[in-house]
Amino acid sequence: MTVQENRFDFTAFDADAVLGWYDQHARELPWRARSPELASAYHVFLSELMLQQTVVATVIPYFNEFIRRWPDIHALAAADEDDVLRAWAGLGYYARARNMVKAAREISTAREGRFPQTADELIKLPGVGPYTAGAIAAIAFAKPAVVLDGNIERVLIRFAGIDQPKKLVKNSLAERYLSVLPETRRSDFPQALMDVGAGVCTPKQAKCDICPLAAGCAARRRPNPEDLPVKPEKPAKPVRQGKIYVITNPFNQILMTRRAPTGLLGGMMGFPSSGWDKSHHDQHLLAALADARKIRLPQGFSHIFTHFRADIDVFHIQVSASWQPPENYSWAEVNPDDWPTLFRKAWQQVETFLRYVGGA
DNA sequence: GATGCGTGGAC
DNA sequence: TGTCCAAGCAT
Repeated sequence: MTVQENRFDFTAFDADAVLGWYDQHARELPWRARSPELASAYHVFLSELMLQQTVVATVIPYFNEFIRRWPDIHALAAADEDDVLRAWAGLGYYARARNMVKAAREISTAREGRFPQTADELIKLPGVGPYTAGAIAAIAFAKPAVVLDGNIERVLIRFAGIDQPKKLVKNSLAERYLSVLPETRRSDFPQALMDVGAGVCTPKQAKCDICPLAAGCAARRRPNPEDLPVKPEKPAKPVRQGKIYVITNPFNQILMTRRAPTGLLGGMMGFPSSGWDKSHHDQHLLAALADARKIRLPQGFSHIFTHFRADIDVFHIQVSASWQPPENYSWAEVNPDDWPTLFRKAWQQVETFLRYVGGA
């Protein structure tokens, strides 16, 4: 324990330089307050949930739409979960949306809308882990909480020249974070450090010439600062073959079914399919359509998930007005914006095909 | 503690 | 075009 505490040297860390850089270069973001004001906890909460493993540019339009539709924690708590999932469609990691609604309901009801202000309390909320708890406590409430995301970890690891895998040094890094955290501007500090990580000390290019921490940085003295942090090798992505069935009726509606509440694309509406997702089956429906005419679209497509690649063949089935779907399937209007990207792609192929056929 | 969980942009 | 990877969390 003591060995770890002393292993990394941050004595040259210049928090004032980071904050000075931030004063010059801070990005205006919809959820960000202008220092020394603090952003609303609701905005911080919403943005941090969306920002988990997601880049700022992707989050901005979703964040704006969410606060327009659900301007405060009570509005979000009162929202229909399916409306929230549809608004989240395309952002990915859909468990975040479901957890967000749960957390909002806890805060709105059990806490009468008052956010917990410490990381120890915040982390009890669903979807809020060590990073997000620390981020909300620090950014919204200026608490001296540990905020370690991928950016800050990378900046600190490079600064101290730590050439051990992240998972081995995470705890000592948290201690080091608190040791470099300044007494004032505790809300700005983690945001400043994250901005440095996102814009200066990036994974593939450490722009040391413009870095406010360059003076004391160990990685800068190496031939390739980008060699840090050391990363574990990744397993190869398996490929799964699958089929997606776009089934339409004469009323320009499309057949969809609710996916299981957890797991891949959990809780989202999806098209009948087979092969690419072991935990989802449409066997009964497909048996009922065994004799239907299926048109396989010429192209197919590929979709990359986190841990596998799906090579998809797309089939179009047009059923008659009298055909009744089995239980758990329903006709939906064509709203690709409400669907996960996998199904948007499948629809895109059918739409192109139908336009070609219809226009010919 | 390893694994499952999306997506789109940068290069 | 393929590879990498981004403000992580739950189990």
